[in-house]
Amino acid sequence: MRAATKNQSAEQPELDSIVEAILYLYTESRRITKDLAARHGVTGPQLAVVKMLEPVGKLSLSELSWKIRARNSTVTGIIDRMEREGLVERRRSEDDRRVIHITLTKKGQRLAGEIPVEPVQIFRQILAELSPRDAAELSRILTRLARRVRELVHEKGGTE
Amino acid sequence: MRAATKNQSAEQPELDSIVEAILYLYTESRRITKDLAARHGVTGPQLAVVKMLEPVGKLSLSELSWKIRARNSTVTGIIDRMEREGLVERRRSEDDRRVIHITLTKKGQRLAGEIPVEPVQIFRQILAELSPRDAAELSRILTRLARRVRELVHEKGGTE
DNA sequence: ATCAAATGCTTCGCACGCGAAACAATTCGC
DNA sequence: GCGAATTGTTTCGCGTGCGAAGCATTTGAT
Repeated sequence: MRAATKNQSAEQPELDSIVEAILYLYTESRRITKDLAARHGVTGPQLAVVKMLEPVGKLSLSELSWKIRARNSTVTGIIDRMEREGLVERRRSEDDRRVIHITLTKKGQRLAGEIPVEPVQIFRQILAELSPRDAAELSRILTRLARRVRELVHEKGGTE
Repeated sequence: MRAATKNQSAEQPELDSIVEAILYLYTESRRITKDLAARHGVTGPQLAVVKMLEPVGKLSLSELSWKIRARNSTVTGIIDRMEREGLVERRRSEDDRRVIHITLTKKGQRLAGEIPVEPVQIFRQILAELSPRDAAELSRILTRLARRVRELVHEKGGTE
C-alpha cells in the first residue's frame, strides 16, 4: 500500500476494461484448454503436464510445479491420478534420493503425439491475429506490468 | 482443429511473453486477493461476493454467478458456506419463486465496511502506474482480443 | 561425526470450480 | 387450460488448488 496512487485510480474506466479483459481471456482460455483436453480423456492440467514432459523427457515434481504455477501438494495429486491412468511414471533420482523424476509412459507419449496443440496454443492462435505492432505493444506493456508486480510481491514478502 | 492457422504461429516469442504475462498477472492477483481476504477471515471468492452485494443490496444467485464468472453450482457452495458463517441470507423472491435473493447480514455489511479495497483493486493499483498512453493502448488491444475470443466461442458453440 | 536447518515430496482438510442430473416454478404452444 | 420446453437452483462426484504438518534425505555448522 505505502500511500501510492490511490487518489485518481477510481476515475479510470480503462483500467476496469483491462482487468475485465484479462480475467475474461484467462478464464476463457482455461475453458478452451479443458475442452480440448477432455476430447482426449484428460483434464487441463494433465494435458499441460504431458506437454511439458514431451520435449524434455523427465522433470522433477518441483520443476513441474514451478512450470505450471502450482504448489507441490497440488501437483502430487495430479501426478497421482496420471500415474493411476498409466500416463506417467515416478522414479527416484539416483543423485538425490529426495527427488522424484516424472517421465511419460508409452501411453503418455502417444497422447502427447495425438494432441498437436500446446495448452496455450489456442490462446496464442487468437493473439497471432493481432497486427505485429499491436503484438509488440501488448508484449511490452504486459511484460513491464508483470515485472512491476513481481517487484512488489518480493518487496512485501509472503505473509504480512 | 479443422486446419486453422498453425503455420507461422510458432515463430513469435512475443506471443509467448504475452501469454506468460497474462497467466502470471492473473494467478498473482488472485493470490494477493486471497491473502487480503484471509486477513479478514474469509476466502477470495467470498470477499468478491461481499463486495458485489454491498452497493446493490441484493442479487439473485444467477446474477452473482455471472458477475464472478462462475457456474451456479459453484456459487451455491460459496453461498452455503457464507450463510453458515452468518455473512449472507437466502430469501425467495416474491415475483418469481424460483429465484433466490442473496443479501448481506449485519455481519456481512460490517465486513464489507472493514475492507475498503475491492478484490481487483490491488491489480488496478498496479495498472494505474501505467502511463495514460500505455493504459489506453492496453485497453484497446485487450478489449479487441476479448471481443474476438467471444466471437469465436459463440461461433463454434459449446461442445464440438 | 553429529545435530540442526534446509530441501523434496506426501498427507490431510478445506474451498473452489465444473458438468450432469434432478427438482421446482414459470412460460410457451396450442 | 394443459403438457412441453425453459429457467433458477441444488445435489453429486470428481479434479484441482492451497497451507500446514509430517517424513525422509541432504546440507551446513561445529
